[in-house]
Amino acid sequence: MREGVEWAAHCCINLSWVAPEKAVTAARLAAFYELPTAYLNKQLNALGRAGIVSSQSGPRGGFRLGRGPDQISLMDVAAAIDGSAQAFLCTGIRHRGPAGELAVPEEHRTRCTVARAFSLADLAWRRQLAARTVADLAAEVRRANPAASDYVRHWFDRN
Amino acid sequence: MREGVEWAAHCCINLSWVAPEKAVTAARLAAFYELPTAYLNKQLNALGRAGIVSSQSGPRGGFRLGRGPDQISLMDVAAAIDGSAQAFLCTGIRHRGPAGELAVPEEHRTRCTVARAFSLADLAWRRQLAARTVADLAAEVRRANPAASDYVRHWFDRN
DNA sequence: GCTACCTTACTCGGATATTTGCTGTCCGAGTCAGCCGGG
DNA sequence: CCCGGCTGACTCGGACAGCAAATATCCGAGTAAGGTAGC
Repeated sequence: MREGVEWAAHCCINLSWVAPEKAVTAARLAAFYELPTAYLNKQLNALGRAGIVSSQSGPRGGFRLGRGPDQISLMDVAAAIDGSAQAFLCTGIRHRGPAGELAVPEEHRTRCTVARAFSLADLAWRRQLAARTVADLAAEVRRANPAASDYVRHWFDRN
Repeated sequence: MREGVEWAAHCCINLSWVAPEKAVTAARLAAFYELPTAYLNKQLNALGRAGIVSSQSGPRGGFRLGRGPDQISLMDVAAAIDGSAQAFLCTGIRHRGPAGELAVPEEHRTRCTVARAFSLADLAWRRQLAARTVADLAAEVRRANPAASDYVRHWFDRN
């Protein structure tokens, strides 16, 4: 999994804590974690294409959440950065070479058993991530550290 | 996910269908799906290090299952090829830069919330794969195509 | 004094290098089968 | 005829290139703010 997923997740949580009308620049978001600015910008672009954040150019421009933090799941973020393809990719080797000579009864023509097993695992993974929203995670962070939200808001208000 | 996982899974199913005392060479296993022999051998080595298959050198050598097919889960296979590290890797960016200045109350010192959410998803994924054994999958393939096991056994017996 | 325009600086967005790690290949160490010679 | 040693070929195992993708970077298009000139 790409490293940008971690960056995007934390950035979304931080964006949920700043004033909704205030746009935060990629440079500022990157500075908070000492990340490479231009590369984080690229990841934020991906979030923008997915509608998770809305972007604005020019002075006073930047990024803000595209919809309510309770409407953004971790699955949305992961899919925006990493793509929505599942981890296991069936290349259909069972149809190549001597293995392909094996005649399949018409009535039982079905997907590859191995691929189906991995698909079910992938589905379980997706369900877990889809069940966690940015608002949900932000609340959990606040529970662990009540000062976090105020610290973040004030830090991004300065400058 | 690496492509070799698919190869390894199919090879394990095939190995469960050949006579247990007969070792199958990497070249023969590769020919069945027209895979690159040397590279498949590399993957089988990984299975060997994990104890999933046992290898034997010299004439009449080759690979055979290291334990009963009902004792080999898809998780074992995936971990042997792809490594047992979870997909999401927390690099701890929340401790770097200005974000690290945020003091954390002693009583609540806990793991990164984002990392924990991804760990739970990973756990669900692992559970699904751990629940499916090679014997299980082989039976399902036979249900879809009853001729499969005999075809495989006879093809690997020839030559 | 007010308004409309222009300049300017700032931001995103996509096109461009660099590195990492997966894919694929090759050759050497080890090993067992089969053969040969001797008893 | 039986047994022990030797030869030889065959197999795995790890070391060595090639390539695709992720990482990191840079510059141009677009934009809104702020200043300026005109009315």
